[in-house]
Amino acid sequence: MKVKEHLKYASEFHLPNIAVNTVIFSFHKKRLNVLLLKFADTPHFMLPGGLVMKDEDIDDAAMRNLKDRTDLENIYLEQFYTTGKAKYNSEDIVNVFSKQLGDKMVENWLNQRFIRICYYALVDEDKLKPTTKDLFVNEHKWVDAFEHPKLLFNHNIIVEKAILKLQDDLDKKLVEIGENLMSETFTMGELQKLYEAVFQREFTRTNFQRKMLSLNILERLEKKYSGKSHKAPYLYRFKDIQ
Amino acid sequence: MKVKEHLKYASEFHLPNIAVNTVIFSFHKKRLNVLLLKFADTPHFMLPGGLVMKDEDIDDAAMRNLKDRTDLENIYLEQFYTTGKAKYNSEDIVNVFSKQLGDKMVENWLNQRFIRICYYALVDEDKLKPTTKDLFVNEHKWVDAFEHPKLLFNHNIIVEKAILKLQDDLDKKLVEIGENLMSETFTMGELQKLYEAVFQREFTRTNFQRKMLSLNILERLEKKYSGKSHKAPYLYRFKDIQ
DNA sequence: ACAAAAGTGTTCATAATACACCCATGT
DNA sequence: ACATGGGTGTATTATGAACACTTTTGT
Repeated sequence: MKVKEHLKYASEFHLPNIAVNTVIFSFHKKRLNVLLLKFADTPHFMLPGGLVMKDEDIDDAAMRNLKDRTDLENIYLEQFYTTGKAKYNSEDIVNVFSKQLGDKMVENWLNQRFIRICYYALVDEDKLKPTTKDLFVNEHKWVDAFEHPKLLFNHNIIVEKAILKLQDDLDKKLVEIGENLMSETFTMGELQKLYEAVFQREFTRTNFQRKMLSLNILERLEKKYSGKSHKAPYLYRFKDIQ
Repeated sequence: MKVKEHLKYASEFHLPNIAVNTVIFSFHKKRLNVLLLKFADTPHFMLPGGLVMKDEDIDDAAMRNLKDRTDLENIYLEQFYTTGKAKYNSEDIVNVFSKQLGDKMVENWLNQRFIRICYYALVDEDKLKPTTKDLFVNEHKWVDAFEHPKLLFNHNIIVEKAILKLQDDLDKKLVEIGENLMSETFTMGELQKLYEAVFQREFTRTNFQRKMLSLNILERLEKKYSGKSHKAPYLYRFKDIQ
C-alpha cells in the first residue's frame, strides 16, 4: 500500500513529532496572497509543510520542502513562530483524515503529536511551477492573505501570525522584502500598492513618495511609458550597496 | 546509577529531540541580568532548559521548567525563536560532557540532535529561591545580560536574540514588561533606568518623563521620601484598566 | 482641450530634543 | 547655604499629514 510505505519512510528518516510549515506569500495584482494546498480528495485546504530529516538543520528542511513544493531555490525565508499544543486535532479534522487514511493510520500517524516550526516565504507567483510531489496534494490555489478560508489544523492562526511578522519586517527589511515580492524595477505606485496590500490601509500618494525617497534606498531609472494617457512614472530599483 | 536512571526517565516520558530553553531576565541595581546555571563540576555555564513531556503543550513545558528552577509561578513568558542545527555540539562541549557522563552516555544522549524552542522570562531577582532539582546543576549566578561569558552549546546566540526580542517588546508591551521587571510602585527615575538597562543608552531625563506620562498608562501616587537630601519623587504604578 | 496619473511645493499640526528654570529635601 | 535629584515650561527642530499646483502623456 502506497500510503503505508510513505509513512514508514517518514518514520525512518525523519525526526518524530516535528514539522515545518510555511506560509508562502506573493504580491500579485495589488494583493498579498498565500498559497494553500488541497488535501487529497477532500474540499479542505492547508498550508504546505513537511518533516525534518534526522541530519538536517530546520532552516534547510524548510527550504527543501519549499523547493519540493514550488521548484524555486534561494527563496526568502523567515522563521516566526513555533506551535506545540499537545492536542489540537479537533474531531472534524480526525474525521477528514480517517476517510482518507483509515482509522488505524489516523491513530498511528495523524494523532501523533506535532510541534510545528513556522516560516514565511516570499515568492514571485508567476515564477512558481506547482509541483505536486506530495502524496496527499494534487491541487493548490492562491488566496487573499486576509481572507483565507477555514484551514485544517490550526493553520489559520499561523497565517495570521505570519502576516503580523511580515508587517513588522516590511519596515525593518524593506529592501530584502521588496526585492523578493516585486520585480526588479518598479514604479513608486507599485511600491505603494505593496504597502497597501501588506498593511491593508491606504497611504497618501505624495507623502508616500517623499517618505520612500528619503530612505535613500531607491535608485531612479528611466521613465516607464505604459501607453496610457498620463505622465510616465519613473522606474526605480533598490540600490545595490547599503 | 543515578544518571542512567535519569536519562531513562527522560526518554520514556518526554519527546525526543526537543528541548525548551529559557533566558530568565531580571532588572536589578540598574542592570538587566540573565540567570546562568553551572554545569555539574565543570566551570562552564549554560541557560536553564528542559524537555517537553509527551502530553504537554510547549508553553506549559517552559512554565513547568521555570517553576522547577525558580519556584515561581505565573511568570511572564514569551517565545522568541527556535533553533535546530543538525550538528552544533563542538568538540569542547563533547569533552566537557564526556568527563561527566562517560563516553557512552555522550554518544546516546548528548549527541542526539536537539531542537531548542527558546523563551524569555521576566522575574524579580529577589523573589527567586534557587531550587536545584536538576541533577547536573548545583550553582547559579546572575550576570549582566550584555556581558555574558562564553556559554555551552549555542546559548550565547540565544541570549542575544532574547535581548533583541525584549527590546522590541518593551515599547509594544510596556505595561506587562514593566509590571514583571519592576516592583509594583516605582519612581520615574527607576523606570528610566529600566529603559537604559534594556536599550543600553541614556535618555534625557526631562523628555523621558514627559514621554511616559503622555502614554497615559501611569498612575501618580504619593511622594517617596528616601531620606536622601533632595526633592522627593512621585511614585507611580501602571494603571489597572487599559 | 481634457482626463488621468505623476511629481513637487507649501502649509499646518504634532512629536522629539535641548535646555533653562525652579522646587524640595537632608546635611 | 548648598548639593542633589525631581518637576515643569519653552524654544527649536524634525517628522508627518493634508492639499494645492504643475507636468506629462494619449485620445
